[in-house]
Amino acid sequence: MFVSGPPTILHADLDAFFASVEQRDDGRLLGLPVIVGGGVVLACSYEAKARGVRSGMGGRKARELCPDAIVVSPHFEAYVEASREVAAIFKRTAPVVERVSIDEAYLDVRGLEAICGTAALRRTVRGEVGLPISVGVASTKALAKIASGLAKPDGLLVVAPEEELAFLHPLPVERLWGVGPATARRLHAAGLKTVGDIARTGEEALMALLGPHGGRHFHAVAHNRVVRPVVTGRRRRSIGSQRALGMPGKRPDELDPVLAGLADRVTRRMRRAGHAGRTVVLRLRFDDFTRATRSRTLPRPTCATARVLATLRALLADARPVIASRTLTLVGVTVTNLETAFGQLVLPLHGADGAALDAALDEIRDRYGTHAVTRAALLDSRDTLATFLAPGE
DNA sequence: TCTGGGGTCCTAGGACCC
DNA sequence: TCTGGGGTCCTAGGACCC
Repeated sequence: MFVSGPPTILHADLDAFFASVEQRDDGRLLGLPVIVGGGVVLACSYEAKARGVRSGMGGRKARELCPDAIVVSPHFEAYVEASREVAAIFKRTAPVVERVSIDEAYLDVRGLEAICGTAALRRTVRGEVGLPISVGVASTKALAKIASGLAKPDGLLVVAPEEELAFLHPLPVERLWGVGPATARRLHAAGLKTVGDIARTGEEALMALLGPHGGRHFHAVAHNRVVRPVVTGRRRRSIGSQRALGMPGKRPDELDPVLAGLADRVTRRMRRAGHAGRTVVLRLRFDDFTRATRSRTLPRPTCATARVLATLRALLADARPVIASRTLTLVGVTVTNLETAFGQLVLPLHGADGAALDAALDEIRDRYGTHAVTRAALLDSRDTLATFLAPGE
């Protein structure tokens, strides 16, 4: 029989993050309904939430619900900076910190006095960064995340080990991370409304309902048996960029500048981060919100703009039949199968000279699209080369 | 809920290899 | 010549999250 451990995992989540930063930076917004973003609500203050505004909602709908809302455009640099400051506080608080997005993180608080450590954490974030943050503490990540959600806004919820199942089981299935509209529909169709309902269902039946992986996973979650550790520094697996096309939808032959812009943006970011990738994915979305993707895996990783662009053009040609009768509304590119450029690049150069060096130089230019690298720089040292290609952060 | 931009993970079929 | 079972990679699509 499984026995829960002590509450050692803390989930910290900044409240209405973008909107809170805007309110902090412009005192006139305090206490008012604030919407960040124009066409779509990126974030909204609790005053706007009270009126039914939600993030992801269309801007028109949001203004209908809340005509007196103040709409501000996002200031991403400010969000990134605030996120960094908060992360620094996390690192002072706990040895192991897992940042899951710009506004949330898990902390392994084993060995800390969970409750007073947590109170201090929230006070520090408020005092030093000027932002409200909610915290949940439990023995597992899944439960800590639910707890922080229920603690919002600006709250704290610690779930004692002996209360975990009693806390978890009455919740609607939608509270579980990974249960979205489609999974909720399937569960409801089978008469499962609460997490307790899932827990009382056999694993076999759940696997039949949600597939082998989903069934096993949610069965374990419902018994609070998923004990994934807090891990620091996960490496990124893909990097992408997309652009909504203005109405009316563009014809395929008008897309080339868009592809070029995407290839440029994404490869620039890859080079700055020291990444190269082997698989290029072209993403398309149509006016009826259906989607299509085309992908190509290259023999070698690249972050060269020209190579990615050429691949995108070929993929677009592949997709012509799919596009033919429909109206495109969005084009995107994702590069996956990432590797870090750094190690791959430097290794083959070791001890190279003459023809081997020229070959390496060609390879680098081809793979990484860098024209800043010279023969002299290559000869110079590993470190010099690193300055051209090392991760920006 | 009529929709932006950035991601992660899973599934399933086909190709290919042993 | 017919055939099994297993593994890996690639492609396309789907679901979900912030």
